[in-house]
Amino acid sequence: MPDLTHGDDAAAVNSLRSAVMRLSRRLKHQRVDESLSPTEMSVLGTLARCGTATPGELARKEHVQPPSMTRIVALLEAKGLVKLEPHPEDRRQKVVTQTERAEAMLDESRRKRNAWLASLVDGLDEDDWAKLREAAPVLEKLAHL
Amino acid sequence: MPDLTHGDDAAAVNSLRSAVMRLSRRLKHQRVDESLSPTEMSVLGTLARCGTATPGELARKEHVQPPSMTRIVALLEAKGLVKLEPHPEDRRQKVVTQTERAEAMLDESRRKRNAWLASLVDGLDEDDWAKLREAAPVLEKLAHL
DNA sequence: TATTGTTATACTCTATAACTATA
DNA sequence: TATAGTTATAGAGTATAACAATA
Repeated sequence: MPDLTHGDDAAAVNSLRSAVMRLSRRLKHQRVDESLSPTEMSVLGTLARCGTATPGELARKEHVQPPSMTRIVALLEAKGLVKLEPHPEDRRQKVVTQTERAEAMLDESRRKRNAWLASLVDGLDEDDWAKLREAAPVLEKLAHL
Repeated sequence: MPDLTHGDDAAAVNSLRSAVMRLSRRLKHQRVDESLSPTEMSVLGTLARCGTATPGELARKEHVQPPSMTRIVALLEAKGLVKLEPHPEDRRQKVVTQTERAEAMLDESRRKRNAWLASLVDGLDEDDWAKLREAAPVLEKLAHL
């Protein structure tokens, strides 16, 4: 509940937007796993949390159109990171599950990713890092809203 | 200075990455000014802060390759939002400045942008919003580091 | 010889529209 | 008739490589 008639809140919103866009570009560029796009990565993360999902659910969760998710899931399947099975109740749908290989890869790339973010974040003092940690779940909430 | 051997910090880093990527996708999609890409927007913001810059400086600040910035600056110039002048000391370089029209447009689209973000952020309570406000400058620092 | 910016080209990601199969 | 997913196609944005002009 920001008060956008208040200048500081408007400034914060601006700052947020600009920072998120730039950071996302750097994250995308500093891609830890060369063969995986940010969205593919995000899909694997979602599957790790939710366990299983249909392509349609994934598209909605990642805020991507269904045809894009079709492609992403196909790429992940080709890399052996997910498997597709028929839906038990509705033969139109499919069920996407992550493979053990995906889990191993997530562990591996988490290590690399943390190394990169750590080097970036080393320029922050403890206060700033604490603020980021507080805000992370809120940003996630925002991304899901 | 996160301690990445500490599980919570690693989780926070992950959460941050995922949220930033998703939010950026939504911001990109909810583009307030139809005719301006997020990076064009960001360049105008940079110029608004720095006053003036060469294409090379802008490329470095936006973490984009020089040829991409050439294209972006050309698009902005075609829209009458920046002007390019010869560099006074080095004839290889150019100086990019924003026009008055750009300033007016930034004001206009800030209003629209805030309206969208406000609607998104309305689902947050005051605590969460406070956390975001604290974190915004840190995220900016991170994006610049 | 190094640097700034540009041109030409290709790639990645995503979207829209049209289609198939199932409900 | 509506919904889940796919196929075909197009567009936006960025990158790399090769080049021009200037330092």
